[in-house]
Amino acid sequence: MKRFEKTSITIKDIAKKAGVAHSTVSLVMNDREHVSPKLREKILKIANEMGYMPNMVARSLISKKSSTVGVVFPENPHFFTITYFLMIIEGIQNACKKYNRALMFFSLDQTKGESYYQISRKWLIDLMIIMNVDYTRDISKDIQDLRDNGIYFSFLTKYLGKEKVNSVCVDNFEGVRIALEYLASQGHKRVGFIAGNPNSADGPERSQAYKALSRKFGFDQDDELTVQGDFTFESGEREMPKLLTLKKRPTAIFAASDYMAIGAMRVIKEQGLYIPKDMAVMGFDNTLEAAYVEPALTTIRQPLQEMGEKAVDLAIRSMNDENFEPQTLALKPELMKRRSC
Amino acid sequence: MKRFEKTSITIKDIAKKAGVAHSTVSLVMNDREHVSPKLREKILKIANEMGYMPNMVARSLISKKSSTVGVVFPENPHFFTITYFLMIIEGIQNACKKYNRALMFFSLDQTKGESYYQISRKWLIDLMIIMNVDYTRDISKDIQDLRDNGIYFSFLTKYLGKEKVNSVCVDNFEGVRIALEYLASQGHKRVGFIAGNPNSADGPERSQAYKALSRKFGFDQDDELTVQGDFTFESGEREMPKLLTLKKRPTAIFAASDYMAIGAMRVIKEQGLYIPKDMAVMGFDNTLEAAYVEPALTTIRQPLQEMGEKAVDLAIRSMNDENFEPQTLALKPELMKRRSC
DNA sequence: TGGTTTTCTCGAAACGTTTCATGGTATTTT
DNA sequence: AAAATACCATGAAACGTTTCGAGAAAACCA
Repeated sequence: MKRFEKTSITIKDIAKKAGVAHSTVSLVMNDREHVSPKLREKILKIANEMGYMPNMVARSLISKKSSTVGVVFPENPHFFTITYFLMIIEGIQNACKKYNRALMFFSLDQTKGESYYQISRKWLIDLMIIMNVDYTRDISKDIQDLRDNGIYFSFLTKYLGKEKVNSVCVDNFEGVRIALEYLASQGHKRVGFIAGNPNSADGPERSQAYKALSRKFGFDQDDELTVQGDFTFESGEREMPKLLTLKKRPTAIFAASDYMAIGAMRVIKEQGLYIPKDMAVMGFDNTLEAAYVEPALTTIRQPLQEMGEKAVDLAIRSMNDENFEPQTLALKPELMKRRSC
Repeated sequence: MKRFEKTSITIKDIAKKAGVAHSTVSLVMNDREHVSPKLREKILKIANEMGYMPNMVARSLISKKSSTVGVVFPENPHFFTITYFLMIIEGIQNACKKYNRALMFFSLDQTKGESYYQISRKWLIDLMIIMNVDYTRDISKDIQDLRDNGIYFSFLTKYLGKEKVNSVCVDNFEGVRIALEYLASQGHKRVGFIAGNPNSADGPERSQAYKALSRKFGFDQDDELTVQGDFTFESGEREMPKLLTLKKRPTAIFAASDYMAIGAMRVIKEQGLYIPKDMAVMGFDNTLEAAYVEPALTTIRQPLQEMGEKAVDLAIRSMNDENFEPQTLALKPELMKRRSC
């Protein structure tokens, strides 16, 4: 039993009512030339009266463009509650509104062998924002596929392969520099470092920056001052005790993410130590939570909304301009002084 | 200059290679009967080799179904950083994966006169989750439009009109009851109440529950103990001073949202008062931030992920079962004891 | 005025699917 | 062995657009 016979207004309905060919209506709807002003106006009026709304799907089919931005993020059941991602997505959403595009979300189960290109093809996505790739797998073939098929895309964050692609990230080196400089200015010489996910783009970069700069600022160089986390709260909690039980304890902790810093803070407080008096803590990201923990976390702000917005901007520019050179945008981080240092 | 001539594998390419009609390939791809096993297998093999992936857009066009869930949320520049919404969205995303649907986001600018139905029609959305409607405008016509055109939908949270529709919400009355019972058990008799947005579904419900129950628990009944917020942090900050400057100060504050509670806490701490010793604070929602503030906020947990998931479930059931009666699901809240009480 | 150019409108084809009536082949029944 | 039935595969039509070549009408020019 069909319940809903009522069908929507199409271009043909308008054509019939106006007594013209439906192709003419199409021209009017797309604001193309070669239609006399009089007829154009008449058609517009009728379309308005009938409440016409173009069917984007039919449009997509023929143009092979979807007016859609697809955000592809790694399979992670809690993706949406990581406020780091959220702030980026907010930026993306703003950009979508600016360009009058719909926003689609896909989580990519790399294990199932689904590729970025397949997603774009399946849904006719023409702009893709690729988030936080896990570099355990080589994705240069994925990129080639997107390229070959005219899909425009940007990476968030930095793309690690050697192809030239659009990507937006924070200037990690500068971020680490600001952080260490601040710690040094407070008289710290022995700084523990909780490193981030080694399979991400940001993790290794921050680690390298730390290694290079901690020497420059004259910090102690013991290897045991660095522990390996993966950006999560849990890893901060897990690794912090290793730093606390060192014979010679650090006076400050620098974590490569706020979540790890917050996890570490929890351990430190549990040990009865006071932050920042007994041990200073510094994070990286400036996620929402950083402002709420006690004491509020001093951290390096990434301009996350801006990053999301710029990622879309870049992809759009690539699309509109044949000769636009894909580029990597490294935005400036900023010190957020709060009470944990 | 066309750069990308390469075109994707279609059902026809497969048909040609297999030497059959493309309609036969279609049958195979959709797992329909009436194709001999031998041929089916042959076609599947070829499709696999060629890396076929169905074009959902063409599919949508003909079936008028999009395999898409559209989430429509109110125009709000910071929608995505409100973790309350996020946790719901996480649930929606989980459900989408379960049902193998893509997730689309739309912010509805009610002022521009865009309607829910227009969005669904434009993008051929067939399942819609309508979030946090602002009831300053009557939307019963919108609902009728959706109905008339066979669009299935759920409200989040409760729908206030008289039509029978799918909606998912938390049992506000029970939540308020649990909260006040707990406050009463701690000996509080004078409780300040910061009410939520009066144009939402939850705001008035919680206010009414408060009014009814605070009497039952024997709390003071001064009108001045209730102030009017709108769920935001800022409104909590704004309204709290009115309660602090009362001749007879309340011993506890109950806010209709965590954000307002956190805003209130800030004001209280600034006045040099200690929480919970000088004044207890209780929130509602259990957003992410509640666990991070100092002292951690005692609050009423809404099962937000579950709510998102159930909203999709309901819409799907309506779609699959002609006779399914639209229903309102009121999920049970839960007391999160933390340190602010 | 007659021819040429420009402007406007139209009809047909295409996009990649699904659906459905039709007919052909294989299998069963009598 | 012929008739009836089941099973397969097909080709055409449809979904709502855009595009494009062609014809008709209008405008221009000499």
